[in-house]
Amino acid sequence: MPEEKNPKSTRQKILEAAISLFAKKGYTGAGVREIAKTANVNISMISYYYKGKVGILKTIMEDFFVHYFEILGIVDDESKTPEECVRILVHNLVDYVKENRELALVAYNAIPLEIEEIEQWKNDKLVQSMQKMRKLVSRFGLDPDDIIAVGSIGPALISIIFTKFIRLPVIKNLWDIELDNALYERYADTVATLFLEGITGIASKQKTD
Amino acid sequence: MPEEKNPKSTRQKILEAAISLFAKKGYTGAGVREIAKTANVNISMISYYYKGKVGILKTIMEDFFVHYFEILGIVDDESKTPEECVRILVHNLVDYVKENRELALVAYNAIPLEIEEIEQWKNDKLVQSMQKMRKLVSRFGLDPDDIIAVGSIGPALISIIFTKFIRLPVIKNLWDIELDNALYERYADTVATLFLEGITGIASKQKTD
Amino acid sequence: MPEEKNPKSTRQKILEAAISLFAKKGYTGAGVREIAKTANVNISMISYYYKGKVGILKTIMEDFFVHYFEILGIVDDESKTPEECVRILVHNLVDYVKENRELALVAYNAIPLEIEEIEQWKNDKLVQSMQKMRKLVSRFGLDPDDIIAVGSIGPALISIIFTKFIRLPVIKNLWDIELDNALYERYADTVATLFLEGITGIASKQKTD
Amino acid sequence: MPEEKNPKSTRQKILEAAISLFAKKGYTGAGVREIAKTANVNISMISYYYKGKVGILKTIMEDFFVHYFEILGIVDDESKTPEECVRILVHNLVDYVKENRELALVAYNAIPLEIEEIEQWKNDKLVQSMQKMRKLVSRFGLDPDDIIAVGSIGPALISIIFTKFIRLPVIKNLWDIELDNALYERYADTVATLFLEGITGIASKQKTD
DNA sequence: CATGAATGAGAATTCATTCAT
DNA sequence: AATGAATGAATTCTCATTCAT
Repeated sequence: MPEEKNPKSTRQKILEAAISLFAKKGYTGAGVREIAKTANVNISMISYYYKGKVGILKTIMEDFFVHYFEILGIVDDESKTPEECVRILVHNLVDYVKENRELALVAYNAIPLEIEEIEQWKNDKLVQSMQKMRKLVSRFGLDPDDIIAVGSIGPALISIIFTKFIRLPVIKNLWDIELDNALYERYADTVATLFLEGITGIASKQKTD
Repeated sequence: MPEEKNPKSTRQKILEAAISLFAKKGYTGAGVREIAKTANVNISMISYYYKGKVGILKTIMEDFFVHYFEILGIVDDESKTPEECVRILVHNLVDYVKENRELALVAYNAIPLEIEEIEQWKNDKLVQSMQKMRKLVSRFGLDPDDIIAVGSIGPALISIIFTKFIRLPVIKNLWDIELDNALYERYADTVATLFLEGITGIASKQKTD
Repeated sequence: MPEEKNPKSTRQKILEAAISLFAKKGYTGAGVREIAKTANVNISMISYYYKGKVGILKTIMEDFFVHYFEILGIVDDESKTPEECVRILVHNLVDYVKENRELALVAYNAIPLEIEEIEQWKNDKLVQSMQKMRKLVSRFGLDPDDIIAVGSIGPALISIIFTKFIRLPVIKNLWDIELDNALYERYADTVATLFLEGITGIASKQKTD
Repeated sequence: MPEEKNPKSTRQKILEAAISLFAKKGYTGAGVREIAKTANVNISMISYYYKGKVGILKTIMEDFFVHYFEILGIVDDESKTPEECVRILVHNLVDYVKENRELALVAYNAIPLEIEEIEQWKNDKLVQSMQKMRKLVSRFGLDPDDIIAVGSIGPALISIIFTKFIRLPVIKNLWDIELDNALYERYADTVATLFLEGITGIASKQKTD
């Protein structure tokens, strides 16, 4: 992990501090002064580098969506079976969120928030995301205009993965364990299985209706 | 709901305004002044009735958890098959969240937030919740000490349902439809099926390992 | 101690709570809500009985000054020697403050406060007090127009006694003892001696100048 | 006092305004808005420089206690007779309070107040002070474990001086005079004499008991 | 690039008082 | 007499941002 090449740049220190604090307290709950202090950086630097607090959030969300859509791209890979797509999708998503837990949570949790400056942009991303999901479920033979199936199953997959990481502190607290890579592997497998069996069941049921 | 006669009580007006605003902007994002104004109530009344902003959130979350655990209680009903339990659980949960969408979202979204005053209380609730989930999955023949299965599948079910409602505005925006009761019924069925097929698949896989 | 004859009157409960809280936190530092709560009384009763917060303070100060001037009256008793006057004065004052510690402190400490409603009245009382003191020291042969002597020695006597009681908590804390009547007797004697020896010394010095 | 160049610093302006207002209205009686306005300074600067209202009080009291203990240090000077010590002590204290009347009064009057944030610190200072006083009276041959003597005489000396300055406005009002340095000199002499004659009297009485 | 002071609006809470019942 | 709800101003403190250096 090339975490520290040179003395970490001010810009980067701000971003990391903000991610951590946003994750803990929510976007509105964390203040710029606190961020600056945590980052050990002068408070004005936030405006300087990010043009204000929303600028940081925007940066975080852009970063997130870039990777998110990269991972979602597998859906369009016609050379793979739908099952393969799902397994790869889940594994890559778990990998990404595992490595970028706080950033991902900040972005994911900020989604339902009403923040004027990024509202339109955010909605565009959500529409794109939903379209990918639509495509995914349709590859399982589900009717892409079935809003129940498409609007539920897609988001369900995503939410399962994210909720897991949102609840991580609670789970760790309950079982007092540290999750290693092998466990994450098994977790991704479990989720993929849950989803694949589930979607198959739904598809067969849909046909009988 | 015999909560209100007709000149709606100040206490109630505050609560409703707060739920609505918290749902839109998050707990930290909505201010007491705004709440008081929306409720058409003097700002001091918030402290008077709820001892401060957190007091409202606490009230909301208490209300939520009371109903949530009531619904989760079905898990302990040994006279029903696990499949029946899940179907009832999902239907009741969908019903509840449908009728109390904003309240449920506020409570659900506040869960990962670090809010000192209710941190301990909140953790207790989460532990209780997790234990119910453990019981549920164990009734499907899954090992209750398998943290991957228990810690993932249970929360998954819950998160699927809530995310659906969190994303409702987006979905409505995309498809431009109004969900009626029949659709909610189908939605609950779909989720239950997804989950039941999924868990069965996982259980059978666990045995082969 | 006839502390509770009938259920103590609301009026009285308010007064006692206020005295205690004013003593600890100062007049502005203690709030009416706190007073009402401590007195276990409805908050409106404060306005009802005392026409507001200042009303309580005024009552306290009036009570204090009535007793204070009663005790100071000994100064005018020509049938007693100045020494006797001082010893009686000190004893009576110590007795009074001992039995009404908090009330006396509230009145004494509230003196430099700027509270419009009672400013003039308070000043009148202080002038009266000063004049008594002037008379007292003049009976020891001191020049009553010597503002240094009169303006210093008189207040000194009073301040010695009050400061003692103001510092009581600190002293108790330091020595961890409970003061009984015998100790208060000795204390009064000590102060009287200090003062008498002191004033005699000053008088003889004044003459040599 | 090389504290200020010429465009008086914001920090300093706040402090001076606060001292003046605290002196007039008491700590709780003066508000931060009023202080900021008086200092002609933005209200946020109070938190910025002093971390809140108590921060100002703490600064004031720290300043006070530093000088106070400096002056009290004379007590430990074994090269001087106890009488000399008292005379120097009184003179220096009078000088200090004369030059820093409001600051000294604020600190002195805040001593009996219950202010959570500085309670422990304050108590430490009072214990130190009492120990100095103990040493002082013991040098006059008084038993340092005699709580009446130590706990009364020491504080008495201090209270005499401070009360004088607290009452200054009243005295000026009564006699309509301005006190010059010569008068302050005489005042210090008078207090020292009062105290020395008094303590001698007590000491000789203590022996006969 | 970085600093620290400064701004002014806004945060939540508490204030003493009043009113209808 | 007593209650509890309500008021509106005032409380302290924090907010994100800006600016001159």
